[in-house]
Amino acid sequence: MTLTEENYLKALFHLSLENEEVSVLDLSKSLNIKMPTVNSMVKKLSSKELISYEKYKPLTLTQGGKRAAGLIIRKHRLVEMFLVEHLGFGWDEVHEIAEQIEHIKSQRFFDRIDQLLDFPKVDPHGSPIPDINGEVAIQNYKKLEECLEGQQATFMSVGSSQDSFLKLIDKLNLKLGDKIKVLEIQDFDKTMRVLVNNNSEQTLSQLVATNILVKLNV
Amino acid sequence: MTLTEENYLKALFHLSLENEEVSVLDLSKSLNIKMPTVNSMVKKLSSKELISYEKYKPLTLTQGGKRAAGLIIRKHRLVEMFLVEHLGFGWDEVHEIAEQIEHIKSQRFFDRIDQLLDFPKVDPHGSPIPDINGEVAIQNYKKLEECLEGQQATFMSVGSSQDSFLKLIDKLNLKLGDKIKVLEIQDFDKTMRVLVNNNSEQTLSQLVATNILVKLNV
DNA sequence: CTATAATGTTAGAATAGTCTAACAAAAATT
DNA sequence: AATTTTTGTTAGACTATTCTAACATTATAG
Repeated sequence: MTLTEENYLKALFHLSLENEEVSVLDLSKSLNIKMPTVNSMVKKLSSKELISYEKYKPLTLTQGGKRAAGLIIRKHRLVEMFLVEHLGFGWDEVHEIAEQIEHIKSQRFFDRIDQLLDFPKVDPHGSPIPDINGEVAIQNYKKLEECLEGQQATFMSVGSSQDSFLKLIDKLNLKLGDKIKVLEIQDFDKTMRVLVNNNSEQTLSQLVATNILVKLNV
Repeated sequence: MTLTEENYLKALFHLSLENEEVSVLDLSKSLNIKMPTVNSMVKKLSSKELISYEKYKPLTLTQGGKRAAGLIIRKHRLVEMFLVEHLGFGWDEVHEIAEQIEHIKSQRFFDRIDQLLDFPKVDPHGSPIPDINGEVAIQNYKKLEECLEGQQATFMSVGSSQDSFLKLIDKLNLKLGDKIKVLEIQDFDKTMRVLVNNNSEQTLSQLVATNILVKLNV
């Protein structure tokens, strides 16, 4: 499989998680590649039985396509974890590099870093690392946005890996695993005042709160 | 610069070190790419002023081409060192992986592994790692083959990175840095009997002795 | 010093991945 | 329901890298 094909599968995989149906246009936007190009590539991947394609119908991955995509994402996330844990990169710097290293052809390479990391289950952003068969564990975290005043939750994952968002989270001194207690929600703009680790108080915009994924503490 | 262009420059660089003059045919063989293809690629690289090209004349790298090639080789050797030192790969396994990772676009990535390795000067095969300007230190090691009976030398580098050669060296229990004393040279086939680290005795064929690069001990 | 062999070059075609322009179908709007 | 907008498709062209076939030059060997 070529690097290009891998990128199409990965993009379709991600879009399928986010949306009910994925169109050629969605894929086109996500890859930043014009629709006719995507159209022909989709046909090609369909002929390889990685994508199910019917004219004018939404796109779906076949069983094999899902597995292939899962395995690429597995590599991507293992590499991200490795870059953070062993090379000292910040979680906002690793995406681009992992995007390139994920295509390396060497099973042993990825096995070694998996082992060195002691078989991690999540990447630096809290996203699940697919298993050796490309299967992704489903995480049903809540958006902090949906929490009510007085509730306490644990910061488990981020909903965006945009550089600017991650840098902001860093600046707010928030880290995965932190305890977040909702002190107050502004009625007007849904801005949240929260207490982090029973310690520092922060104010979060609704957009930020939407991208902070948490597990409610009982 | 594309991955393909990088590979042409790297190959020409290596060939230029081995031979006085490098022909299109040499490059073609080394890259396993047919002559007409090499011919046109050479013209392209010439137009980018990375290779000096004149019809029917030997190929040479320009100053810029040398630098570019040196920097790629730097990345390759840093990665090889990293794979051996931090990921526990054998020196016979790292070439192929490094061949891929060397093309990653991220200065920071290579800077980090350089730093983590404490700025190594040689790779796992004893080959020099070019500096940050792509300059390679010249190593004038002697072939063990050229040593005389009774002389003692230190194993500094290998003349071949072929898998089968490296595996053989492993099997003979030889490692870079070992002291090798020439006990006897067979007149007939130049086979050498040597003493390693004043300890184990080994017999080396001439071909093996040619690919063991040493520094004579005074 | 010619004939042959080796090496180098040109021309033209193939594939992968991309694009634009034009047309077609489906969805949304009035 | 008709019209417009959005989305999808087809056709054809372009670039990068590769190839084969044919031809040209240089080197080698009588």
